[in-house]
Amino acid sequence: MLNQRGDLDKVFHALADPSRRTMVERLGRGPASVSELAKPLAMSLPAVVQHLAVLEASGLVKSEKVGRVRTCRIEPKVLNMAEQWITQRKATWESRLDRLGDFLAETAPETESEEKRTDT
Amino acid sequence: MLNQRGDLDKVFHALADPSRRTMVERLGRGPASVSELAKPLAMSLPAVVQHLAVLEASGLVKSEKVGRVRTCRIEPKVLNMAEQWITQRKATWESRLDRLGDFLAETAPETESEEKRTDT
DNA sequence: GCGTTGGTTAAGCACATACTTAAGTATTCA
DNA sequence: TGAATACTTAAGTATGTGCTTAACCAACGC
Repeated sequence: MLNQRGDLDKVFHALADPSRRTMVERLGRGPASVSELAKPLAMSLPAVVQHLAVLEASGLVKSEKVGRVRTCRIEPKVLNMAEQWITQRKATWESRLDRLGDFLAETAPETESEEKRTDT
Repeated sequence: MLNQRGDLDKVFHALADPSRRTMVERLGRGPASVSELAKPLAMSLPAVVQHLAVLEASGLVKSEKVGRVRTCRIEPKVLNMAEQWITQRKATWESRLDRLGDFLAETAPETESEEKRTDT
């Protein structure tokens, strides 16, 4: 099984850095070596390797070394997990607004724009 | 205009913490005061306020103080932005696999399983 | 007015991040 | 064999994060 909480922590944290997102974007277009990933980034190779480690720890990226080159590829399952969390948030939020709309339509069809419902 | 890069940094970073995700989940079900948000979290109020500050900085949450209670509500636009980034990654990745599949089908119809197709 | 409620500010601490440079280790190629 | 390539490891540093406690302030409620 997959530990939702900790996994989401790692995925969102991995995506919270622009260099790492650049790497993920690059890998979306196909596998790449470490130095290919490094090319567009204005930092040392070791720094890139550290970012890669974060991406691998999150499960977003897998890599394999053949000869002296390490080839990295994206792992979309984890990306789906993050997407699902967001989608679910949106779903509950939207259904709440729907229910609120229904409620307003039912009880007070003339009072249109009432949103300040700190109901509790 | 909205600065994609920095905004995404902030949103993903905001979502990378389980306490903050709990707060967002709660707010998805409707507006809440600071102490309501704090209730399920095993930490001091100031800590919660700091998390709230991160959420507000990301644009995910807005709040307004009336009397002595601050009421927080979710701001779904930013959530959409994060979702879109992920969706776009998935899209390019999938279209790449499609093109790869076409290529393999065209050039070498007998060599089937070249790219483990875990296609979700 | 005076205590209680709801939140805010400030300071401090432990630990994590995001880099750096320097020095390694394997491979590959001429 | 020996230089170049592609990382890898280690160590150091500056800055950021996630909490804490203590003290404070501004509404209510009576």
